[in-house]
Amino acid sequence: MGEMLDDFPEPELFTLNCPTQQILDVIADKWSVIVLYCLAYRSRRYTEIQRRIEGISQKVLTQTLRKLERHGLIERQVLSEMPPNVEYSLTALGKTLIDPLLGIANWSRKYFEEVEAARDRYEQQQV
Amino acid sequence: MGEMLDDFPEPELFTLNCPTQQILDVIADKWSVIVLYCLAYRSRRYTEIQRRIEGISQKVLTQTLRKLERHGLIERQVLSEMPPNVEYSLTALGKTLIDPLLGIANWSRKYFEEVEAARDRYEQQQV
DNA sequence: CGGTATCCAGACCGATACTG
DNA sequence: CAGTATCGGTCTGGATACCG
Repeated sequence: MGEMLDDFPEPELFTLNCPTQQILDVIADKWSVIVLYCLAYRSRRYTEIQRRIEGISQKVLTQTLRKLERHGLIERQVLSEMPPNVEYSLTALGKTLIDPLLGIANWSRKYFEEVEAARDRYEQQQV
Repeated sequence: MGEMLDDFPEPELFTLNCPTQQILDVIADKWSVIVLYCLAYRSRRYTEIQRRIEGISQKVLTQTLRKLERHGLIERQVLSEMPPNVEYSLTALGKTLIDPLLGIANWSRKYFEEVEAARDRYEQQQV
């Protein structure tokens, strides 16, 4: 009686297929966050994005763009067919996501060296 | 002269192997964020985590825990060998990450339905 | 320029069996 | 209880070729 069944203030916050998990399925991958940030300050053409984001292949960039478009975070606008000219931009919805993403980015810059140091320490002990 | 070379306020924020990208390599996967949140309010035993997080396999849970430990975000403490009793908890560093993660979670809950609606709309047009 | 299509290697992941 | 080991299938991601 009076037993605490659960100590999560919001139990449904990270359960199976909850909103958070479904959103993570969209943006928690290698490139999505970077692509979103790349569009944060203005719309950009396909090649411009590819040039900006070092190390992303054409196939993966296209996949990532399609996925973000599919979920309403970015918009694809064909300005001309020939020569091709396609512009990508954040939707109103996508813009609201930038702030939370910057929260992660700021944390990364602030604590990056601690994470590195921890990794080095861990590595040492495995030897 | 006076030409704007770049319109990013922080150009190095998402470049190749920048802090943000390296941190994303650690936490931007299917389970890391959920495991971190699972430990947000107190330490937990292995099985407790596994029970809480529906759908995660033993192997993937162990991998995720090791990875987070390796990067200094959680701590593994062996309380007894036989019977085995292992507790996982956030480190001080890991605790500082919870707030930014909740930023993502709160966004997810607020805008989840818009994302779903966008996906449905996109699906319709593909038909 | 902005893609698609295809092939292939490696990473990932779940299921199962086993263990101190 | 808290894992490790192994095996297959899947999914991802890069490279290359091609196209309107």
